[in-house]
Amino acid sequence: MSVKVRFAPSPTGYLHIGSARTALFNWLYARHEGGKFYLRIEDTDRERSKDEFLQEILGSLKSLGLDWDGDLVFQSRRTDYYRKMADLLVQKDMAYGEGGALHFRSPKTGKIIVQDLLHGPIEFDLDQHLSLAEDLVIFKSDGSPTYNFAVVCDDADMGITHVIRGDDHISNTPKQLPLYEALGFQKPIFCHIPLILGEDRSRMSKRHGATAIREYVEAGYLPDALVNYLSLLGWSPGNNQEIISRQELIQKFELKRVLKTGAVFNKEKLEWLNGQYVRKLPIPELTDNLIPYLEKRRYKTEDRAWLERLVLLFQERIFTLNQFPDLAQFFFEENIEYNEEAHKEFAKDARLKNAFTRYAAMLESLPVFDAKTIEEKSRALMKDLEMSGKEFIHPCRVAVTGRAISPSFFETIALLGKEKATRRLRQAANSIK
RNA sequence: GGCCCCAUCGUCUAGUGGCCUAGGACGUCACCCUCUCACGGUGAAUACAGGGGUUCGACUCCCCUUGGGGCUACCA
Repeated sequence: MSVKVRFAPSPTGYLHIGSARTALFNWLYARHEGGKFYLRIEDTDRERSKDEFLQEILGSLKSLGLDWDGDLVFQSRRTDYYRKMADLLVQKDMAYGEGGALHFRSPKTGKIIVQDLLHGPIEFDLDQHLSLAEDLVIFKSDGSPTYNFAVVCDDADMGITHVIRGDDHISNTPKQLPLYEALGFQKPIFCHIPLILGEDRSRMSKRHGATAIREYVEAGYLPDALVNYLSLLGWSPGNNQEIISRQELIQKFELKRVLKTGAVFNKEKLEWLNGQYVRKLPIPELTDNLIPYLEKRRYKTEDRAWLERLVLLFQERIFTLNQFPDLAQFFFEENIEYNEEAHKEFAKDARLKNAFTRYAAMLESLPVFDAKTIEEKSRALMKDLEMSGKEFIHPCRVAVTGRAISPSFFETIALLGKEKATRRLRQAANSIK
């Protein structure tokens, strides 16, 4: 029998890191096994379910590249089916109505054993577990089914073979098991995977920082890097490999290798990993990815050849895409502001006033304006001025970029262009008293 | 409180009784490369929670303690 798994978000919020990882493990398992990955929308809470949340969840899933099979299943549209199942229970006197709600006659004594793929058998003793022995509400008084009831009905009806969900659902399972029995459904294989934790080891939530997948995508984390990182939270291929392509992930993913311990989400490592992916991207593709971030700042992007050269200059300096506009700001904006600390380097140096002036004139006279030529001529000028590389380059960098940090200086001058470079040098010269 | 789950460097992890004086990665620190930053390279520091067993031999198996987490809804 082929594998069928599902991811079942409730549209009461955005898709967060934890749910995304659950979705990913389901997806990886399905793709690895050549099975099906379904999406079921658990929108039985009419108050809190919102279409905007659904759209964001679907959007996030798509942006991660987690494609699903078949149509979406909406629990809100399946009330008739749940009703039918509930009636069945009432007929068998396994459920009864009370105050407008329907209760299931939960077993009162004995043990319920959850067979879990990762944890093995987990025993629940009803004699000790007071809340488990209470009759489970299966239909609310507003006419909608409760979570535990709908889940069982749907998983059975959809032919789900493996229920892969968060550890926080372990305690729901003994409530659901008797329902399978009562309805004569075949039980799926349960696999409870560990939660993703914040720095303080409590379940990851908003107070731990950004938790929405959308926020990471918008910040310029690459989908493949995100997927790669998430896959390493609670799972590993076992050979110390950290950078794993999507195809390899599908090939190597095994449910049995999933760990039982909660994993702390570490943004630094995600950033590093994203940097690795940025570095591997072909320049044209990286450029395409970067353009939206530039457009957001209204920076000019039409000179493709120039832009690609610029991107190449920054490829090894950015970890996330949104860092690019800030780092490359002085290439796009006409006027620069001096970084205060960096400006002190030349603010009162008369020798530099002369150096800047002569440098501007020299650059202006260059017939060819490429990095190689610029470097040759610049070094000659340094010699003439009796200045060392550092003495000359550092102040010039500040004069031309406003900052103490930039990509390779001569490349920077070349890409900045003759006009911007000379104008800024003269401006700097003039600012020196 | 009750029930349940979990336990290797700060973090993610390798490890399924001897290969472990515990390996990799992020981060940290030092050095190299160097026009700054970054990349890259080299190296260092840092972990089997504690106590009992089992065994010729435990990071690996069992028990207890401790610690952390989750669940305890007519939310999902």
